[in-house]
Amino acid sequence: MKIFSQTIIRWYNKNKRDLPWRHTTDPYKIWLSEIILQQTRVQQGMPYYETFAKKFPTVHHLANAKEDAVMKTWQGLGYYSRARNLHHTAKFISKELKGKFPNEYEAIKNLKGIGEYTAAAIASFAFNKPYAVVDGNVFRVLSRYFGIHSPIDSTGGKKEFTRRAQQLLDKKYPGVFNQAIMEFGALQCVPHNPDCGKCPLKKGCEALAKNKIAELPVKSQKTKVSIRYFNYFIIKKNGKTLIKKRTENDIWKNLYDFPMVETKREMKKPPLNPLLQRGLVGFNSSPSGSLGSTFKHVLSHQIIFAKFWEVVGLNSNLKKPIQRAHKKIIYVSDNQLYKFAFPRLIQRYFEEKGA
DNA sequence: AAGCCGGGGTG
DNA sequence: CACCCAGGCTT
Repeated sequence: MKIFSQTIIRWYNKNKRDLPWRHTTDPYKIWLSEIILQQTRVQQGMPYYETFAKKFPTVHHLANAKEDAVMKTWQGLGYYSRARNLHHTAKFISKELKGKFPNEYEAIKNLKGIGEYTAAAIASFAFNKPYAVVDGNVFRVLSRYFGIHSPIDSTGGKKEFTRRAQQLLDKKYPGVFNQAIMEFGALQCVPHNPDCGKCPLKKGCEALAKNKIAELPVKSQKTKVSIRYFNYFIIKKNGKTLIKKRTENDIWKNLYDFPMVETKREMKKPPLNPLLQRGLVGFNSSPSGSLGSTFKHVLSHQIIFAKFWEVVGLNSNLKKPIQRAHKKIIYVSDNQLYKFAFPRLIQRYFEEKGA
């Protein structure tokens, strides 16, 4: 299928965007950009790439940073395991590999946070090795052009698309071809109402001929959304606020929020008893909480109804054993809060409070 | 193989 | 509102 590859590359040379990571062959910078761009639009990831590249110009800078600092820089981008794995792999490359980025596909793919797509991207962009990328753009372009109805979220479907992409790959210029097919999917063969009239591949496009552009690609499973109710407690003492690191395996791992009680239903009054039973802070006379703010926070797979209760009447001394056991519960001065990484929901609370 | 993990843009 | 985005890890 030489026509396909040539047409894609010709289109790319004429229509490509000027993106910062296309000006380098430094595998560190390419890796950085690819992790940031996983499940993330170019426009959303761009400012984060610029910040990371400036703040951590080499893998050693990133490796020597505190994880909290990496998380803070990642704050707001989502899928925070990417940031944790990024930091883990930076330390591995810096210390175990003495800063030398692996240049073989298998070695690249064995790094934490790097799967088939990212390994192929780095191998082809940084080392010009012939591995075809298969991302959301490639699924869409190939499914339409070749009329492939295999579900893209099935194991068999993924293998089929990977095989097709690998066949089409221009083995002399794998990096350019990979960039080209993704850019084509992002700008021309877009998910909704593509302008097929000006498509350079309209002649051989199976989906266009059979009027199936809108049904392709096929996805089999629908994401089911769960509803959760978070009751946050704002506990202050001497101008400091109690915050807590989320270390459990749940959303926002290793980010910070407030002491919290999750309930099955919406609460009209603050569920203070579970908080006190937890023994986080001492019990004074008659603690009470008044409703500060409420938010509906929407994630792709969860809808969180959050209430922020401002608590008074607690003896807000941290109990010693808890304080020692995990330093994840801490009092922080209001003017130091900006140093911690918070999920967007908590940021929204701060914004409403005018902080 | 299925479930989990964010936040924002778009029609 | 539903769907998608330069996906990967865990179970």
